[in-house]
Amino acid sequence: MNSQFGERIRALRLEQNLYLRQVAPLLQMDTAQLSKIEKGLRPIKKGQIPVLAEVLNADLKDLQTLWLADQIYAVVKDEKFAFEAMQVADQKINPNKTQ
Amino acid sequence: MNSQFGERIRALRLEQNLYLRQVAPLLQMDTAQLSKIEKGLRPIKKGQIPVLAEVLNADLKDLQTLWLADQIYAVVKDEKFAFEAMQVADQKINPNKTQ
DNA sequence: CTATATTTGTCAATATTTGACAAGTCAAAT
DNA sequence: ATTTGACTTGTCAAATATTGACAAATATAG
Repeated sequence: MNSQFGERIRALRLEQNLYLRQVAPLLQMDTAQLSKIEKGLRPIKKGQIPVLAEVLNADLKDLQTLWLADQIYAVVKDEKFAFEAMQVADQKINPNKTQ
Repeated sequence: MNSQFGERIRALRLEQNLYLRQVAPLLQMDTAQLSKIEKGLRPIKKGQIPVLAEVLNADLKDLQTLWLADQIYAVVKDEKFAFEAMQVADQKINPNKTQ
């Protein structure tokens, strides 16, 4: 698998010189789970992101955005019309935008 | 709920003067299911879209794109950073694009 | 009222996800 | 060459979610 969110939080954790063992309990999970999350093998709960941001001293918006980007990517990867569909979805989110 | 794909296929079906009863069996489902799909209450299987396009005499790419747009929208609706995340995801799909 | 089209509700069967733990690898230290 | 500590991988039952099928309700037109 492959997850920008996972890569980011691993990098941040290492920057802070923290071990899985230290971070995992703060998210109420074991190290195995957090390891998988960092490797993109398991999803993290949205609600756990703010805790992570705090622990890792990271920008919450940045983490939330990466997490969401991963969700979107999971939906569109391997899709022929990913780009077109993103445009359609974008229009629906933000109907006032001009081309 | 709310589904651009559903709205489109309903419009197309009515244009063709077809009843649910006529279309549903071609997709190997009952009218109740197809009704829900048109109303966005149930997902359609991706593999059924080509059949639908044929039956409704519709553009396959168009239907596939709308279907995918619905998937994306389901992920990003109500998300604060939907727009930013779409940009990040877009970059990943199409890494060569210039800003 | 009757007939036909569509919608809604329910529910068991099936599939997927989750949480927890055990066992594994790997690298560094002793 | 063993031990230790960090991380990874595999497994599996329990919890959750999804699906398919059908019955019943509603709507619409004659």
